[in-house]
Amino acid sequence: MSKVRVRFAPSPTGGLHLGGVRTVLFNYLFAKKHGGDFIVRVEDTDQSRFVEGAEEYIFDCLTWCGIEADESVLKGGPYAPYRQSERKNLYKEYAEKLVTEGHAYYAFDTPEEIEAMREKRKAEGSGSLQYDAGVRLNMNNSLRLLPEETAALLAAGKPYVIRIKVEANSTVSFTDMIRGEITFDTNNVDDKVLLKADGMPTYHLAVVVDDYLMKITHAFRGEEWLPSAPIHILLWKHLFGIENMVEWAHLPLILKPDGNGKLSKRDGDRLGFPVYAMDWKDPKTGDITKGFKELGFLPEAFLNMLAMLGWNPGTEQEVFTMDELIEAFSIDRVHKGGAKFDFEKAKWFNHQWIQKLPVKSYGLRIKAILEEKGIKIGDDIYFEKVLELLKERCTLLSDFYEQASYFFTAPTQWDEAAVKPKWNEAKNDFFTAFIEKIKGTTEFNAQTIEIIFKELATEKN
RNA sequence: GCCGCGUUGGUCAAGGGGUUAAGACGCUUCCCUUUCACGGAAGAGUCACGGGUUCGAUUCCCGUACGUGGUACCA
Repeated sequence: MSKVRVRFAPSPTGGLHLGGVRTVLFNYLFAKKHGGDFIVRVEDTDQSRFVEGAEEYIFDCLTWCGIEADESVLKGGPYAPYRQSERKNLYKEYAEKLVTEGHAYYAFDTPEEIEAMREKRKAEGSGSLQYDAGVRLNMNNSLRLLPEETAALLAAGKPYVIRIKVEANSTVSFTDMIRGEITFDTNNVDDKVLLKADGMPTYHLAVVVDDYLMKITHAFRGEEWLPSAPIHILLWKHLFGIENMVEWAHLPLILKPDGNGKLSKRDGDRLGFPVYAMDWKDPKTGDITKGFKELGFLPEAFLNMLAMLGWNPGTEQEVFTMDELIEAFSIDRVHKGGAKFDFEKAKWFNHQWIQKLPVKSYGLRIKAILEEKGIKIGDDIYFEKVLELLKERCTLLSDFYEQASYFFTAPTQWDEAAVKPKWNEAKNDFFTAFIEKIKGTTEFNAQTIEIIFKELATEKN
């Protein structure tokens, strides 16, 4: 069997969604589990939806998550370029090959004509409004036109698309790694556009061509792709041979916690939790959408939480390091049904990870949070001691601010002659005693801390 | 509308023809604690419905309901 190669193929259209990160994670776990390669390919074939900075942002998110691609736009690799816009010419060749072999055709219909066709089908009471075998011979395409008519239109520069020709009254089957055998009736599959009028491929053509060319062996994607899977399978069959096709795995969706539907950015805004991995600033509106990172999540916790959404190891273990995840992961334990996202559980994972990791692994981030609020950290040893003491009561990194601020601000605020000298002269000893005294029992608010400070100062004098 | 996929507590879920149907989050109560968190203990809460198959169905089959996705020159 050839080396496992998987790919994550985002479109640079905005923030990186929870579901996207989980797709990355499952790809990555599968690849690493099998000693394979993880590739990141940028699918920027829709120029109208291109968003400045989105591609860079996606890579930043992966870096934060600690997931490194073996081949990517940034890293390069033997199958470069990894950005589809830079591979444009390639797709056209394959599309034309399909036309030559009778599996696709040129279509010159205007959007209005297609709309009219749909209206007509609707009026006729047809259950389907598709551009398919039922109507294609009435449309303005190379199947209906005489060859010389088509040639003339092409020569005249008339805009066209290339559509796949899906045979009627047939079936397409494949085995999904998660769902098993799935069969589609081709009468329900339409003649999807493969090559757009601007010469760019659609997703359908581009994935198949690139997965083949980049020697991808297993393709993970969201369940929303399941209905178009027959198109991809037909394309594999016509272009590269069904025996060379990737193995498909359609991942369950992540749904909103309340009501119904797929989790979206708006739900996060509405319900007060993040949906993106990191803060995303829309370059057009300037709006910032909060991310898990900035909210105070540890990447370990974020990934751990995502891994348990739609997958489980079959044991009672819930807290996993990346290595443990790689070890335990198996595709047949991935759920078929979608899972509602639960922010409370996500926070629980973060709490677990704050306890599990040594404070120095995330101390810098807390330092940044405190300093942003105007608290200067002078003494790193004392700082770590305080964090160690407080960590068990923190769920988000930002909670450290509320918990710790008094430890760094109080003495200067009180301006107590009895306290200040101690603070300045023997800080560490003083705080060792202090920490000993308050261990496990005290709420760290200004008042209680002040009382104990005074007690200690008095005792020592 | 049409097509696909799915359905174990409020949520994530294990399990699977005969079980007291795991565990976690959340919730309630209690303990710890001068208060809050943390921690500990206990508790409430579930196999969508209707037909089969079977000695027996939450588990298998068929329907229904519900959910969800697709139905774009978006991915």
